[in-house]
Amino acid sequence: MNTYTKRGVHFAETSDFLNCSSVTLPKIPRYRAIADALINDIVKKKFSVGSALPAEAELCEQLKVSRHTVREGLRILEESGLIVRRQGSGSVVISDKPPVRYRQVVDSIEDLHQYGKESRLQLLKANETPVSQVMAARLGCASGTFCIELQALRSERGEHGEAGRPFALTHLYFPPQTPGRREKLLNPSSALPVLLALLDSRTLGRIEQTFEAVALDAVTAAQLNVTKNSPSLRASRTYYDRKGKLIAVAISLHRSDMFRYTTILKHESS
Amino acid sequence: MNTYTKRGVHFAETSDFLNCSSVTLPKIPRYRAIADALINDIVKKKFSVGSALPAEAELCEQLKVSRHTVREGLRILEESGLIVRRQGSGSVVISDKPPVRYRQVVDSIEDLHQYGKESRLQLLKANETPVSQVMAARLGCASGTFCIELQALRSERGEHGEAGRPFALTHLYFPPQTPGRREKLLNPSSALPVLLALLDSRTLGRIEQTFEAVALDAVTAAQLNVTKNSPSLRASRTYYDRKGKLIAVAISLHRSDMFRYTTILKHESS
DNA sequence: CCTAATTTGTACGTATGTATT
DNA sequence: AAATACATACGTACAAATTAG
Repeated sequence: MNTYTKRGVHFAETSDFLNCSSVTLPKIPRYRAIADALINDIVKKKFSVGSALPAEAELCEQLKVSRHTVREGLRILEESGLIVRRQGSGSVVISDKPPVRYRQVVDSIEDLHQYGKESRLQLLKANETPVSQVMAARLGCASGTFCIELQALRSERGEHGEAGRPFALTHLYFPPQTPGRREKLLNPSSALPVLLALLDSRTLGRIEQTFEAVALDAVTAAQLNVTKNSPSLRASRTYYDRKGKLIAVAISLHRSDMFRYTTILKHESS
Repeated sequence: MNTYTKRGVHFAETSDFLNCSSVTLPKIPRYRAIADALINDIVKKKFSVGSALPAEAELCEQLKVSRHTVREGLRILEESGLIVRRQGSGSVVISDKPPVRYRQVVDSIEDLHQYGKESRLQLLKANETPVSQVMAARLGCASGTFCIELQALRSERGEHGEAGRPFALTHLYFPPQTPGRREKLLNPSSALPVLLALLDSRTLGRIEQTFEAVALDAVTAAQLNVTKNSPSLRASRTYYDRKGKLIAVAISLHRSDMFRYTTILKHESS
C-alpha cells in the first residue's frame, strides 16, 4: 500500500472501495459508509494506533464528498473511541479494537449505591484516628497521619420517617482535610450535609467499587441485628473528584437478607 | 409564559436570553449556548417530559441562527439523553434530569466475568431437568417444561494448564432449545464451545447481574474445598441477545477468599 | 387509502475562526 | 510568521419518515 509522511506523522492511503461512486448503496448513508470504511482500515491496521488519519480535506478529495460528510463520518469514529480529533493537529488513531462494549449507566449517586429512597442514613460516630498501614495506602497519605473516620448506619425508613431495621453499616475514611472541613466532618450535626456535598455528582469524577462476601464479626453483626459470622456483602468504594484526587474511601457491610446489588449492562448500539 | 398547541403537542416559547445577539460571548460556541439554554428550559420544566421541542426551523427563527447550528445544539441534548429526535415527527423531551451520568465500560465478556486468563473452566454435568417455579419465571418458560442445566467449575490455572484450586461453581440454565443445539449442549465434549458462542459479544445485547452474599450449603462448599456455611459471593446473571430474547441464566458461587468483583465508574465528560 | 404538509436526515457549497506545527 | 487542520457557522437543496386531512 502507498504510504507517506507529512508533518512528522505517518500517513497511508485510504481504502478505495468507496470510489465506485456509480454504485448506489441501498440505504446506508454516505457518512456511515465512510465511517465503516475507515473503521475497517483501522482494524485491518492500514492505520496503526498512534498514526494520523488523512486530513479532512484530503478525505474529501479521495472520497469525492463534501467536508460535512467526512466530518459526520469521523464523528462516528470519535464517538466509538477509535480516534481523537484535535484542532490544528489532526485526527489520530487511539484504538484499533472494533467498538464492542457494554456499559452500565448510573444516573446518580443514589443509583450507584442502590439503597433507594426508602432508607435512612444515621451518623453513629465521627472521630480522628491515626491511619493503619493498609488504609494509608488506600487513602494516599503517610501511615501514622490522622484521618477522619465516620461511621454511619443505613436503615429502612419507617412509616413516619423513623429508622426501621438496619441493613448496612458504613465506615467512611477521609484523608487529612482543611481545618474548616475537618471541624464540620467531626461535628455530628454538620457532618452529613458535608458528606453529601463531597460525594455529589458535581464533584465526583470516578468511583471504584469492589464487592466481596465476608463473615461478619461480632460487633458489626450486633449492629445489624444478625448473628456472628453471618455472610455479608461488603462493598468497598473509593471516590475521586474530577481531577483524580481521592475524596474518600467507604466500606459498607450489608445484611445479606436485606440487600443485593444489581447492574444492567447494555451493548453499545453501533 | 406563552404556550400554544400545534399538531397535537404542547409547545412553549424558548428562553429568550439568547436573543441579545449583540452580546458576543467570550468563548462558548453558539450551538453550546443554545444547548445550555434548552437544557435549562427542560430542567426548569418550561418543556415538560413528553412534550415536543419547537421544530428546528422554528428554533432557527427564534434564535436567529442557521439550522446547522440548531442541529449541533440539539445533538448535545440527544447525546445527553434529554430528547429523542425522530424524522418526520420532531424532537420530544424524554428526561428532565440534568445530564449527570456515570458509566462502567466493559470491553468484553471476559472483562465482565473478571475471572481472568489465569483460570480454567471445567464442565461437571449436563442434563435436562423440569424447571422449578422460580426458574420458570426467570427463564420465561412454563413451569414443568424441560430446560437444560449445566454445571461448571472454574479453577486457577496451574503451570501446565491443569486445574488448580477451584474458586467458582456455576449453574447455567437454558430455556428449551432447538434439537440440534440441545444435543450439543447435553454432550460434555461439545457443550463448552456452544456455550462460549452463545455468550459471545456478537450475540449479547444486555446482561443483568446481581451480587449478594450467601452462606454455602454443604455440597457446594465441598466442591469449592471450604467448610459449610462459608460466606460466598453469589453472582446471578441473565443474558439476553440483541433482540431482547433470553439466552441463559447463570448463577455462580465464589470462594470469598479467592474472588471479588470490581467495577470502575467514570463520570461522562460533557 | 391517498395526498399534502410538516419535520428531521443527508449532503452539497462557502467562509471564517482558532489551535497546532 | 506562515501554513496546516480542525471547529464553528452561514447558506441551499432534496430525501425520507411522520402526521394531518
